Amino acid sequence: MRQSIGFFPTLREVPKEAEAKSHILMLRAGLIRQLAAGLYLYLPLGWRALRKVEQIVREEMDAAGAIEVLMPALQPDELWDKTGRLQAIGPEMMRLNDRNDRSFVLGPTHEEVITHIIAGELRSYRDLPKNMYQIQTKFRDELRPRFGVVRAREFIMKDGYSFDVDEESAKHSYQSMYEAYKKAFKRCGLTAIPVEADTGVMGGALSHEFMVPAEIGEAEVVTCSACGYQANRELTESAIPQENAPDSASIPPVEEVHTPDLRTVEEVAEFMKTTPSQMIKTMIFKSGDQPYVILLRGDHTINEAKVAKAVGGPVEMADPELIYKVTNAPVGFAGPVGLNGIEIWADHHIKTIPSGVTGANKKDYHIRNAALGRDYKVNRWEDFRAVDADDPCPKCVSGKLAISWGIEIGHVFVLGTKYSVALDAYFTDEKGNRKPMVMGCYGIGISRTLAAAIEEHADENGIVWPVSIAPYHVHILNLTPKNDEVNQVSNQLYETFQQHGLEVLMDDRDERPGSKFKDSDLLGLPYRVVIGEKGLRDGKVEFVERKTLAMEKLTPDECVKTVLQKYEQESTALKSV
RNA sequence: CGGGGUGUAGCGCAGCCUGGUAGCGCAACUGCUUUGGGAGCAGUGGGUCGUUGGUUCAAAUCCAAUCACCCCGACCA
Repeated sequence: MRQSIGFFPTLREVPKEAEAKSHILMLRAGLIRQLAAGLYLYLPLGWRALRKVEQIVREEMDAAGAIEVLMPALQPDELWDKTGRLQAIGPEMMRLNDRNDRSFVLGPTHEEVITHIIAGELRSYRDLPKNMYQIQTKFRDELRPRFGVVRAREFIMKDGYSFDVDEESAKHSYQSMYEAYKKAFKRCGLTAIPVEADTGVMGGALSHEFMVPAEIGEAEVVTCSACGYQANRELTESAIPQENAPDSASIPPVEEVHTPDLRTVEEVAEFMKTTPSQMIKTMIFKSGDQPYVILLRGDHTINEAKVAKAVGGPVEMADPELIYKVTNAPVGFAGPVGLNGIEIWADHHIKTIPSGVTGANKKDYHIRNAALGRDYKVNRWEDFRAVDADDPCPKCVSGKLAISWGIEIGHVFVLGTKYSVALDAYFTDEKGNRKPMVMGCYGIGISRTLAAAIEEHADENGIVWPVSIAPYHVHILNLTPKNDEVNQVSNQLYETFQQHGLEVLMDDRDERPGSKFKDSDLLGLPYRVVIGEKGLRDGKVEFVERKTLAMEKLTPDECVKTVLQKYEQESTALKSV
């Protein structure tokens, strides 16, 4: 493609709406433009790169035996009613009505549609397993679209669904997708770390997220350098402390202390001359209208996902009215001592507090010397806290945990039978029994993967594309299109590279060299060939690798050879796992 | 939704506090010069100052409402 003919608008200045590196570069290099919050259009370079990511994913899915289909984005909402997700996903769903006032949603994902269709098609164990996927536009009315294409309201996703006869077989399907994902991301040049993930309230046996380490990552990844354990922070178990049986005999009786206007752990700790680790934080959650009381050590952070798991449903912090109903006190003075008529659940680490400071269930009062067993009892012990950096690893115990940020670009999931039961996807097994299919679902954010790749592969001058997803392989800079010789050599190389199967972008615009170099850095195509009068005096052109910006003077023939060699090398390196 | 911020030429911004002819840089266009890391000179075009309403002789500027976008928090690929 000749730049003089195509459409490659670059921006010299940083657009003010962008802050994330990938977002800025995608706008500046002319890959995308924004239409409205979370809505982007792909310009030629962006669209080419996106299709490359898509194609890599498609090839790996096909190789793993998945079957490509295409489902409508527009779907009747009754399907979503049947699985209860119309409620569960709620306002995040884009909704609209047709001329007859029938309600539709723009699909945020396709479990309902695929399961509904499959239910009518697959009837026998002989038909299973099957794995269907599509690459298609999804819609989610995000609370906050962010970072350009990383969190958009309309985006491109590869979503796949497997149907198996039992859990065991489903795990095989899952495993093959897991492996396919690793290959696909590797081929895109991405460092995607599979991390154990939360299966959510809905249960499900297995789940991994694929994370790309990045500053703008929105998920916290926990890693243990000693044993290699990696997990989403939400899911990571906290190592259970060695029990510290408090000898309550030596502890003075509970004493009430006037603590006017002191509510937070830090305020009370300072006032009572103790440390947060000796305090009992009493948190009231609710699931529906049902309150739950959870005790946590003052220096720890609650992990709501763990609370939700223990409760068996979605939870949120209780509102002030409910807290008053439970504790008879305003927010900030709850404590386990004297709290009647409700179960008390506690994190294991509460056992390490021999004599705790906690709320008195009375406005402006806290108590000290609260002893477990003597002054309060716990009905249920669980792991409720979020792990912190430097915590011992729950797997190997000897290692310490580190916490970093990552962009989630893929998620694999064993779903179980939730959707097959709700949507009647049953099959007959070899003994003639009717059974629900066991499902798995697998997602890759295609557009997000592209953004993550740029996030990982860029320097201060612009994008540095991995060959596999670069919109073009070679960037020819024809420095002086007005000069016949320069022009001729440029055109010749342009043809030659294409004959060898490489994709070439040629800057033949009537621009000054400076602009061409800057734009070329910004676009970041892997191999650059500069042709100018100066070099041609010695019969040489210049070969520049974008990765290093190192320059080599070569004859046109040597240059073709070098580029082809590099291309082969780097392409095969990306393909090998 | 809560908190913070911004809307003035295609892009980046000043002007607003203290009301009175709408400005700068880049980009675009014309001409001359220049031609290996975002050129120089001279000239030209381009604006309902987000929108609506109010105050005023007079509003980009003051007041109110409203819309949009961005950033920080809770959800997800």
